[in-house]
Amino acid sequence: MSNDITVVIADDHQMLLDGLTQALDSIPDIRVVASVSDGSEIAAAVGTFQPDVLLVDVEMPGTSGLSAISKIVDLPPTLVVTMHAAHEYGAAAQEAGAVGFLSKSTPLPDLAAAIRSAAAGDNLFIADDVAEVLSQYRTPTLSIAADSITDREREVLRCLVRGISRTQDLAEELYISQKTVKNHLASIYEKLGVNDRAQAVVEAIKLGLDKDWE
Amino acid sequence: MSNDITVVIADDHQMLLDGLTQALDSIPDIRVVASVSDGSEIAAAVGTFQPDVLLVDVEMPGTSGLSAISKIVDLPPTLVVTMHAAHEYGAAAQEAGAVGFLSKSTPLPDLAAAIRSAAAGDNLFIADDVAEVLSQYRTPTLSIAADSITDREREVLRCLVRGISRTQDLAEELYISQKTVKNHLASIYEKLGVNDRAQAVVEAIKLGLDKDWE
DNA sequence: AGCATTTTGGGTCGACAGACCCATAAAGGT
DNA sequence: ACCTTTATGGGTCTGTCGACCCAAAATGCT
Repeated sequence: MSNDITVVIADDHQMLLDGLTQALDSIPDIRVVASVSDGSEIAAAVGTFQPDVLLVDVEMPGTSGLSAISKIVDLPPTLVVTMHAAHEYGAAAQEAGAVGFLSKSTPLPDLAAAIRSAAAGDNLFIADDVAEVLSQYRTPTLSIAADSITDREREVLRCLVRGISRTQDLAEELYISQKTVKNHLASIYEKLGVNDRAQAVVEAIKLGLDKDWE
Repeated sequence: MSNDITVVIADDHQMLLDGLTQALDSIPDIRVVASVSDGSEIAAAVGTFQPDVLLVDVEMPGTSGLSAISKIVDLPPTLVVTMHAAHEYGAAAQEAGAVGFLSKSTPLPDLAAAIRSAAAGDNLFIADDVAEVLSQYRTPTLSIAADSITDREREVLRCLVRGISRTQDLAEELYISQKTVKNHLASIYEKLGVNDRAQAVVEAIKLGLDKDWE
């Protein structure tokens, strides 16, 4: 049936990818035409399949889901999905070109409804959710600027997320002086818009900077 | 068909729950008899349905998935699933009574295979995975002791994970003195086996202590 | 050859965190 | 009535962190 809504799904968790594909395919008017598990494949899948709707997980290995979609030309209506509490990156998602933003705790019927809305050209941000989105307790400067993080800075972040937090331990782990660790941390703080290691951990996990980038 | 392998799934993310239910049900010899989204419902579902296999997410609101299953009497063969890099809590999962441990990045066929093995009475820990499990870079003392975290301590943790890291900000957020914040943090450090806020954030997220527990 | 970026390193200093000692009041269970 | 746990506070002190100033080498690109 050519009237189906075609969808491309991107998520690095194979279970969710398979499961969601199956679940959405079981809905009569929705058809999943491609599912990719790596941020770098999104653009190609969108180009090839020209889906009506794109469904993307924010937390992706490599380039974050957000920066990936922000680079796609002729981006189809896009829904961004997150593991963590909703509205964490509402603003960032919108900025990147998404038309909607959902938590993974959203029930399947609601997801289907969101997909239909997106396919119909609705912007879910300026619909019912607008109040909640605007009530964001903070709209960080962060967002897409996160891939200006250098390799070495990324390594520091990954150590942090592994629980190595003391300057001395980080220095030993990375074979550099404590001073250099502090310098990298200072750069990270500036780029992520945070003030200390604890906040850096939060942002790193939110942006998927802790994942192996293969 | 009464020869099907019956499965109960527990996961707080509705999408994954629905998706996985659908996906597993599409496999001929596997039947999902119940899916619950709250840790407290696991025991009831297991008692009622007596499934051949239990599939549990570690990161669950309320009591963690691990402590929930460790309390179930007549625990069926149980597979523990995690969002984060595999083998993070391998040991803890085993300790809690699980027979296997999978990342959510596991492909669906592999998951199905694991379910069949578990139903057949295999212990996946002492099978092929043993080398990897033993190569854990650290086997933390933490694990199940995490639900000794009190309500107020949990609130402190949730603030931390929201990016509120300074003592003063935490005090204002929680309407208590800075000293009390420090006291709560000290208790948290002891219970989680960590030394500072950054490590506490890491553990909190790993153990799902940042989620709303409704 | 020249410029930008990244990675490495130095120092100083104020502010803060975390470890240690402690106390009091409220709540819950026996 | 007693004890335990929890939540709330105090103080002190050492160590560390983060902000600010800086510079040298390596890398990469044009």
